[in-house]
Amino acid sequence: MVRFSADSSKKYSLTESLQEWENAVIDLFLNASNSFGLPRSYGQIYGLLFCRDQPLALGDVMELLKISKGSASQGLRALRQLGAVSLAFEPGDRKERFVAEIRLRKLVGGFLREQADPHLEKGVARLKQIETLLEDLDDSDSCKRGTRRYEILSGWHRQMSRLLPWVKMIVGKSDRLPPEKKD
Amino acid sequence: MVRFSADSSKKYSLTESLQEWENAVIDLFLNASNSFGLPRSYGQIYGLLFCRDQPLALGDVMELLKISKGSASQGLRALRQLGAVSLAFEPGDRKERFVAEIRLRKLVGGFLREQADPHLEKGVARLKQIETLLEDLDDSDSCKRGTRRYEILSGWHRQMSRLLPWVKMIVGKSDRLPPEKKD
DNA sequence: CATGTTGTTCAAAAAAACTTGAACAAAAGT
DNA sequence: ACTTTTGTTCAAGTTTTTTTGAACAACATG
Repeated sequence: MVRFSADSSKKYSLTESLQEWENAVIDLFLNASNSFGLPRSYGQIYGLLFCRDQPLALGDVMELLKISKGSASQGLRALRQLGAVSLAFEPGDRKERFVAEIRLRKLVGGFLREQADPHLEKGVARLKQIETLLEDLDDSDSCKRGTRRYEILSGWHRQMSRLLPWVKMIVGKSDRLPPEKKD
Repeated sequence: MVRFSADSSKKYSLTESLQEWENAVIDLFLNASNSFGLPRSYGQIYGLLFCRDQPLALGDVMELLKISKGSASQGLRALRQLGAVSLAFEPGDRKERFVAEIRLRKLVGGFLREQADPHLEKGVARLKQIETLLEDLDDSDSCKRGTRRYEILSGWHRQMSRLLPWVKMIVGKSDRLPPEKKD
């Protein structure tokens, strides 16, 4: 049976419903999410947790956002993997509860680590493959052209590799809202 | 009728077929493309042009990549819009011919201008909307929480705005292409 | 102005991505 | 050992995005 009052000794109705501003924030993240190439639902889930002070459980996420168990479960897993959401241990509670990471530096760092870094590594492999194909080639015209392209791509790869640390660093600066003045 | 030899006074069979290494490069861009959130075909088209020294016309792109007229046309338009591809004027030729932009700085700049900047502008509007929703609110608990979130989001927005110029700048550094050409 | 060539548009088809929900697993309470 | 609660998995269904191709517009040429 459902036993609301019995076990909710500390948390009363986190699961009421959403404020208007919360919906707007969730919608903001929904949009941001798929313009980062992530599923809409990830954005919604992150947005919801971002709005809340108290950790929410999978069931709360399902109910408040009206999404399925599967989406909620997968979304929370992926967000945790990205470092955008983490577990909040609450002793004496069987449910896992989640909170949003709100430090931009961490969010960006996680995103780069999970999305950008793997692509750069794949890039190395692909470049090697191209190099190999060029070696099996004597034809001077095509080979020269190919070699030039290979060099350009290598240069790009190098530059992108150098860029990422800077991004992390620049975003990391002043994660606290500093007494910054005009722009 | 088809008049190959008649009008191809200078370009004979650009439309032969693809080298193995060219396929590998095209495939590389295909993958990169949709991990940037762009359609696969854009990547293929860019990749093909990237491989070639001579400008290609829409028909060449269609034949070499075996994609439809529609895809080729739309892809080329979008890539031009992004600054990743440009028209090569060849006097005395009715066909439009295209070449790939290979300066990383330009590519990144175009991408940021067309993709990132619009999102940041939308962000401003969304933040304003949230601010408005919060103003219509007296409830001290929810209002305080919302205001806190609004401030965090504003801070993020400011930081992202500051990041973009740096990215352009860092990628611009040493866009060295070995023995390419002057620019 | 009829014809051939080049390029655009857009509705419909195909493909890819995302979500759902029911079956399953794990672990706690009875 | 059985039941309940919580969470995961994944095949099937849904939605969104991308591609196709045929109809159309533009324009040079004879």
